Amino acid sequence: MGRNQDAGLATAASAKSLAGGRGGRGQPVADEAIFTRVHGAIVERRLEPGTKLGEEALCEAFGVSRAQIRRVLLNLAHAKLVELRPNRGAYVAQPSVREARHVFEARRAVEAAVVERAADRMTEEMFAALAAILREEHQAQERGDRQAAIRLSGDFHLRLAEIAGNEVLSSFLQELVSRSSLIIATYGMASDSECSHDDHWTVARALQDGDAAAAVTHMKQHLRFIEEHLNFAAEVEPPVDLKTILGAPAGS
Amino acid sequence: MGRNQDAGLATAASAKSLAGGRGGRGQPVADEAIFTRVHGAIVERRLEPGTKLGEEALCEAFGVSRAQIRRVLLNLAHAKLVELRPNRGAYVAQPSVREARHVFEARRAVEAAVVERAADRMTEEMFAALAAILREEHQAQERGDRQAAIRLSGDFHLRLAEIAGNEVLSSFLQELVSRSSLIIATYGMASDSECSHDDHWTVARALQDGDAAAAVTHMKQHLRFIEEHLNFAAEVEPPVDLKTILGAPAGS
DNA sequence: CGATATAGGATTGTCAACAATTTTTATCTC
DNA sequence: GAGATAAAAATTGTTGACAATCCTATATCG
Repeated sequence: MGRNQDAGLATAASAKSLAGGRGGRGQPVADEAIFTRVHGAIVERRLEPGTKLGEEALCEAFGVSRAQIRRVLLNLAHAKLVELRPNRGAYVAQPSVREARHVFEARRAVEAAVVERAADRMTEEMFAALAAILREEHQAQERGDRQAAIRLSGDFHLRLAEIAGNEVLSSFLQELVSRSSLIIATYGMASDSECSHDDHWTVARALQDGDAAAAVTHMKQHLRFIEEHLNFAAEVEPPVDLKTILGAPAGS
Repeated sequence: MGRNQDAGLATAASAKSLAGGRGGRGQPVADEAIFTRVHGAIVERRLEPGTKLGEEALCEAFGVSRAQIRRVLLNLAHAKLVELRPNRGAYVAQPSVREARHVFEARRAVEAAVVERAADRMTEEMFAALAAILREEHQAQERGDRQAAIRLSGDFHLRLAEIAGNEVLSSFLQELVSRSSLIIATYGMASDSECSHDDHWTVARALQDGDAAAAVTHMKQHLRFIEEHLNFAAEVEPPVDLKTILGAPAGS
């Protein structure tokens, strides 16, 4: 298998990237646990877009049956983090430019609503929890821990949705935040979450002041800023399979 | 269980409700086709909330294997139209009051964004297509075809999302519209889509005039009107299983 | 009579072998 | 050597049997 060059993309998933600290061979784990691990690995970018997720490999990594892995892959596909190509396996999704734009536009809509409601419901304790996340995020950035920084940046947004108290919006945002991470992995941004840290504080402060309008504005600006700093020139169009296309003329 | 009274809830799914006109026994159909059929049956309220969807029954209805049915049920659960209770089967979901409120709040957020964008992109042809849907909806209501009226009312909202041109918002709205139908099935509204018909025209006209602000306002009013006319007093709380709860004390 | 325990039947969950497809490797021709 | 052809290996998709769980009906006891 595998030109072993490893130019940095689309290599096969190694068990180590997924199964976590303890070597694979553990007792059977629940679907949810496996989902969370793979989800985490993708969102924290230990698995690059395009990476093949072979069923056998995943079975060994987690020590479970193929049926279970298959279910998890179906769920990941539903979360738009994995693309299932019939008869040829599961791959970490490679969002298109179009998809990326739609995700960020949707985020502006969803997070505007979230922030508006969060402004009303914010209490001292909630703000303290938010601030704690932001401090942790800052520390992670300082010490160069990219994975933690990504996770905490996402946590900030998701916590706002939690404060807003709407589970539907929360679940939408969960999907959008995860997909955003994949988008940023695909379309660059050198120091992605770094630039956003101050924005986060701006939003948080507006919320503390109960200034919903300002919070909404800052959130929208924040999201637009990220989108505008993506490098969409680098779209890796799926190299259309000429053999398949030309092999079946329109007639038959 | 099985009080055969059939007060109108939670009866078992009959094959006829699902397999459509032709008697079940057809050639193997794709997952998507089965999904669409069950989805349609739920949204058009031929399957009441709480109805059990037995695997064997579905297999016979569609003439496919259990594995395939299981996959479809997983997808329906993901769409929040079906609830999977471990070891005891799949049931048409019974949204809680809380869930219902969240769905409508999310709709206001998503559809406000949709309408705003749709106002910019609306062309003559698009408006004509919208108007056609509304006329069909009106006719369906006139002739008392509730199922068609439900479908067309949903189509109006989904078509707006299509016009807005954002696939992410479209998929969110698709979920929300379907869930709304289930919510209305659960919490009443005598003539649900009837009252909304005029609202639809009001929104459409504002969009034709390119008046985004008015369209947003009318859409939000429309959605709030529906929510406020639901009968939340009738919540059928899941009768908590005392045996299970008390049978396992915190210790063991 | 009501409640609890038990056995039987039905339903869901899981696994391993089999079939179908794709990818790789090897071979042959120009 | 480039390209095409065909066998071999590897991977995905499906099926059917088995195990585990739950529901119902019957029997037993207070």
